[in-house]
Amino acid sequence: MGSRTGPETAGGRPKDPDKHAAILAAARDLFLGGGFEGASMDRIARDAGVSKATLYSHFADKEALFSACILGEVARSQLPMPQPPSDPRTADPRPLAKRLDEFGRALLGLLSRPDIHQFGRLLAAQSLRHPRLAQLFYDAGPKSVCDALAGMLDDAHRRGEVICPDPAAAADHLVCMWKGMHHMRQELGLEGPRSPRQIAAHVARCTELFLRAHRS
Amino acid sequence: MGSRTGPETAGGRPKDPDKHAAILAAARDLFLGGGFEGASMDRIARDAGVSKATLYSHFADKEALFSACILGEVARSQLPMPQPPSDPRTADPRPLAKRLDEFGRALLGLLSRPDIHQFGRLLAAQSLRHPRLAQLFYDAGPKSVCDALAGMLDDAHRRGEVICPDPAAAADHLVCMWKGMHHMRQELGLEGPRSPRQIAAHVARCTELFLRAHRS
DNA sequence: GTCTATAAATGGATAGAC
DNA sequence: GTCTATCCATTTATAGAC
Repeated sequence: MGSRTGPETAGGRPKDPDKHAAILAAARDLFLGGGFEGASMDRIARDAGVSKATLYSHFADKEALFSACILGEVARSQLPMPQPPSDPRTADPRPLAKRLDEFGRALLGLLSRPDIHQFGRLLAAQSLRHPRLAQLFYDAGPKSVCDALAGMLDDAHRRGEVICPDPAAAADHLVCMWKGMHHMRQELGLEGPRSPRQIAAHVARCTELFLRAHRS
Repeated sequence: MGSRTGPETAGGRPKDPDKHAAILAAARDLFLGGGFEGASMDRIARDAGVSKATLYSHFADKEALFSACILGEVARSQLPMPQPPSDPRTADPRPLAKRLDEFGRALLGLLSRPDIHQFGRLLAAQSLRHPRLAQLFYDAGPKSVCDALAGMLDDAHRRGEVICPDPAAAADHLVCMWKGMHHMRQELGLEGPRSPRQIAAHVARCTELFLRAHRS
């Protein structure tokens, strides 16, 4: 059901993959910059260097183009996750504090990117109209981050490095502290991204607090 | 400069305050439900029971109406703040844990309201176009909450109830833990509000973790 | 498959009567 | 001050030529 969103066609003359990609790129920038209503199909076609008719031959309507953009971004904005398994031979030998700090710095480096905040704003604004996309984003982004962190904490708990009987809740707490109020200020456009030095200091402070509460 | 947003006029025939209020109420609902672009002036006038000309006589344009809505909401959605002074005679004699729990429950009760989330989404989406409104919202809402909490913690620190040399940072941590990932899920429309029982349990868990890290 | 030109609908804002 | 009726710009989506 629905229209094709890929460059391949069912049987007719194949559509130009370059134009397909150009349309997606232009739409991505305009959606992120001006929201769903702020981006006009006219402008998207112009920025992509194609005509509106071509645009509509690739995507059935504005909704389909929007969904394709979101799905593409979700697939590309993945955080490099730490090792999920707990094989003693492959386990990271560094102390838990170091591993948590590294994880937190990587997370906040991603969350500091302005386009990530634009993306979050866009999805939140469209969440009522596109609940499926919001769920997809949450599962692929925030949820997978929390799950990976909970896995790390569960491992550490089993090894006795930390007392953490509820790794999921603990991961929730730690991620939220890492984000901090700065995340909201940046989401509201009141502040720019933190510097790597600021990130490292903030992450270390939060991690220390967290470990102090969970030490034996 | 600009147009009048209040029901009082400079000297001519006074405008109907009821219509003014009806316009604001209708605009509030439509802006919160569909965003800035999603709410049409036509529909606002229809829902308010006035004509478009009357609408434009009360508010110069859509932007002015939007600003008036936001300002009204910011003024009304205040959290009852705890006592700022630290006079020993008026100080709350209950243990810090109890006071923090009460504060957290009040905060999460407010943050659980769906319209608060709609409001946050709306402001985040419009933050680039209306940076002044975003700043106003942040100062009157999240910032004042954190400041009040930091004041409580600073008091407790001076009395030796807790070790908290940086009350502002500690308030940041605690507020963010209280909010938790549930706040994001609700902002994305993936989950409804927590029950008072869930709120109480979550707040207590976070407060306990916080105090465990800050105890002597 | 892609383009130019256009149809059909909607939204913001205003003119003029009462 | 308020209403009815309307102008003008913009937007989504399509028809027909190459």
